[in-house]
Amino acid sequence: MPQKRRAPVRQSTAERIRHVSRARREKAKEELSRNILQAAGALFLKHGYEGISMRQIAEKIGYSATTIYRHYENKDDLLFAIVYEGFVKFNQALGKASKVSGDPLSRLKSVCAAYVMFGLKNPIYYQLMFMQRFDFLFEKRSAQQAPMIASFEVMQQIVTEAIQTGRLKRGDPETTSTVLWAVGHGITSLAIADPKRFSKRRLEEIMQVTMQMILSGLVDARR
Amino acid sequence: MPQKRRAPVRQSTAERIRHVSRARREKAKEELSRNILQAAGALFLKHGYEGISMRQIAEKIGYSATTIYRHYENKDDLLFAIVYEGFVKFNQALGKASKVSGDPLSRLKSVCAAYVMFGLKNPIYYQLMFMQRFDFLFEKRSAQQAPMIASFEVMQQIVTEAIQTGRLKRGDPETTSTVLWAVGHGITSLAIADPKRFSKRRLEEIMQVTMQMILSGLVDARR
DNA sequence: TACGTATGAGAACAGTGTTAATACAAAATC
DNA sequence: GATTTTGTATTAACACTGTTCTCATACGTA
Repeated sequence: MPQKRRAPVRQSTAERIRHVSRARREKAKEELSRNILQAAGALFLKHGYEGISMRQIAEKIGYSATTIYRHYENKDDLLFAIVYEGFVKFNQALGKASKVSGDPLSRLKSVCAAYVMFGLKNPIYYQLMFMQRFDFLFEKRSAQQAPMIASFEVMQQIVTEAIQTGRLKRGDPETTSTVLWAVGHGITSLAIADPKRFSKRRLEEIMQVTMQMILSGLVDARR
Repeated sequence: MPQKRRAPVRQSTAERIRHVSRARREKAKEELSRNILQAAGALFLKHGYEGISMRQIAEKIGYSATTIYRHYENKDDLLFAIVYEGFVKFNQALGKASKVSGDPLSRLKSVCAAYVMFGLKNPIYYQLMFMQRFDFLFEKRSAQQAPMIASFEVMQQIVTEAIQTGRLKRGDPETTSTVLWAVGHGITSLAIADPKRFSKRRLEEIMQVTMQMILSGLVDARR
């Protein structure tokens, strides 16, 4: 089968200009996309999704509202992009925490702590991701895999190891992971919902009791 | 000290009419209030808060939208009234579950199960109450005490008993209650967020593992 | 030069929560 | 019984919202 076009060693100046120009325009477009995303993110995270209008976002970056629609299908799509960024950060945080040295059990602790920490440091991200718009959790858009899966798999992997090495009781890793996930989510969302009641000191107490519960339960076996 | 006005044995007919008429009108007003609340509740619970407009609510009961404002200050106030109803039902469910016979531990189990059950049977109530509009959780309006407190106190009371009778490890009842509350909330909200993954069968598995974790922990102590 | 295309803006649409002005009936007062 | 006051519901309007249509302008291409 003959090659249709040999790799040209030289391009005409016209070709080069066309190529460069095209690249420049694409770059500009991407930059504007990022600008929109950044402005929208800052505003959403400060005033909430419903509290910000497309016109306000546009004004912040000096464009008309309609321009946003050339980059994002609609307001929901814009939010999804922001939430997706949140998931990337979340995944990074959990991934980093899972790489701590030690046995599976201490790595599990590290991941759980990282989970809660992320929520407390990025409460509005967390709200959008896990509380208000959890419909994004399992949604696939444009060939991106459901964003939450990755983080959950980090957890599940460690749990599997912990079971295999005998540090955790025998059982279905997925079920155990889900339970741990639920505990982390419960504490985090409660702490976000009622920050007054969850001072730093208080939260540490709760985390400690939770860890104790996970490890050896709450029942006093001596009686 | 002389009484300013002696109890009149007889009222004039005019007085009686005035009184009855006033009562009738008040009753009618209350009835309309309830009608609005019911219509709004049904619509919110079906289409979500943002998905329903004041005009749609009004249309459902055959009134103009502005009439609603004579009964509720604004849309948010209307939602609060509905969420408050939700809390009343929630409190009833937990209260009933706490009255089951048995030692504090089995009553604790009963309350936790009732918590999750309520969320699964009334997912949109639960979302409005604990996930989307948790700002209502601790809000006081018009001399009503913060609605969530009551339910939490049911839980805390049982935990206190369980600690006192030695069924639970020694510790601060409030902290322990908070942890248990967080676990219940975590499971419930995850199940609501991803009902596909939480079939009835799956949920039972998770509940069982959770109970085991609460009771005797997840760590295998034999190694 | 002319042509097609990508990028932006303005006007407009249907709808939102909410308020002001207004009609009307019932109750209270004379 | 006539008149004033009060309570209720409606219509019109305001300032917004997300979104689409139409149009202008600049740019790469021929």
